[in-house]
Amino acid sequence: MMNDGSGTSSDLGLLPSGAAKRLAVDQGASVFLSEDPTRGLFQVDKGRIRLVRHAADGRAVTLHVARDGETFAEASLFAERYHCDAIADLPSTVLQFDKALVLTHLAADPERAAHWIAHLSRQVQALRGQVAVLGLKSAGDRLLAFLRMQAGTGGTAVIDRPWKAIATELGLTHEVVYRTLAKLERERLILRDPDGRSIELRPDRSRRSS
Amino acid sequence: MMNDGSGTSSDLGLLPSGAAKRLAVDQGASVFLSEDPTRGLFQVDKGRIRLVRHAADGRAVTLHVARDGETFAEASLFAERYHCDAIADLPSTVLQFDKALVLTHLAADPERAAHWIAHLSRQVQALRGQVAVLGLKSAGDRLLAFLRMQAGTGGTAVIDRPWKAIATELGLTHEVVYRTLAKLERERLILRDPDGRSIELRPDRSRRSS
DNA sequence: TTTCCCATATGATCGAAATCATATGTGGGA
DNA sequence: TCCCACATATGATTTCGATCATATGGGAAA
Repeated sequence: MMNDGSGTSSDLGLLPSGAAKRLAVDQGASVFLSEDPTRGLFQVDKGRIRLVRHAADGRAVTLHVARDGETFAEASLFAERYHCDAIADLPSTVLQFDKALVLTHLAADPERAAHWIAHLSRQVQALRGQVAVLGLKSAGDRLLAFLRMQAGTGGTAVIDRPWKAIATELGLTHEVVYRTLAKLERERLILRDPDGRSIELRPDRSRRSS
Repeated sequence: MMNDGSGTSSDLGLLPSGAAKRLAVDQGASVFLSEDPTRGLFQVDKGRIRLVRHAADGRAVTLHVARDGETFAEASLFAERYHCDAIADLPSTVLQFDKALVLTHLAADPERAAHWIAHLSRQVQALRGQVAVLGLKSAGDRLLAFLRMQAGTGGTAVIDRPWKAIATELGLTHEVVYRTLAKLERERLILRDPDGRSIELRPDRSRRSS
């Protein structure tokens, strides 16, 4: 297995261990470009890969930003050519899963296919959740929806990354997030642990959501 | 096949034709509830199904709203129990794809599995695009990004549904969409066909996107 | 034909989030 | 040890989208 321990990728089970090729990509360099024949799909090991489409009016549209552990270009398995550029925002390493090899293994190994279907299903679920949160208009609603999702069935949301990153995911600025957290706490809707890494949701009487 | 022609669903190829069960769901009634043993996944034939999770603080969070032709609860194939409620916003009919049957057919038929993987991959792609658009802060940027996606490689975006629906997808009110369209046209960034169903993107000099 | 609903469209006002500024604490690296 | 970078935090001001109001035209239904 080529993985030397420096990466963060989780095993997708898409191919036999070690069959993925590891590529280093300089900042600003491309993993693939639009119209290139599809070579396969990828997983970010470390770094950040931006998927960009060039529109007819000359402007670029970002379709996705893939971070550590995320897969991208999954649909290329079923296309002849890529339909966007994949550019490294940072110096990155990516794992390449060869298209023909993957298709062969998926066809031959139903369990592998099932794992991949499960992986994609979870992606769809998570993305729909994010879209739902972004559909809420007020910062308070978005933050509460996010915290409720984090908390799951329990009453406590654990915060595992900087609020700045969460602010971006919620489509808000970090200033608004800090302010809104303070406001929600003043209103007794949440209770922040002193360490700031866990938040208790308190039953509300009055507000409505979604 | 039970489909009597009244529905709008496209064939998913998940099961042999006719193996899906058609269910009628009254407005406000549930297709399934949280903690129910998973029976399978679903496709909206006609109507609108809302996926809702109940948080610990007693509030409800909408995870997704599935419309005509869309699938939902895909991940239930790999779970013992549902993790949210599926409630009909409108009187609806849905197709139920039995879990055990689907898993059997996916395992036995690699081509079927490949089709399903392709379907999920396209979903992921589309949702990531929507998230990227919702990540833009200004109405103008969102609208232009949307139009560029519609246009693809060509210079003309075809509008196939009411602007009100598009406004919702973009996380904007329809008023802002109409105003922004007018502004973009005044600025010569777009050119609306008189019939209002197609929009030409004009090369810009000055603005940057994404 | 007449009516009604809805998409399209635009104006006025308000409020919430973005922006710009600034401060503190903390952890890591030189 | 001393910085420096960054997360956290809050204040002041501005801007832009939400909201409410109103108008018109077209298509479906009565």
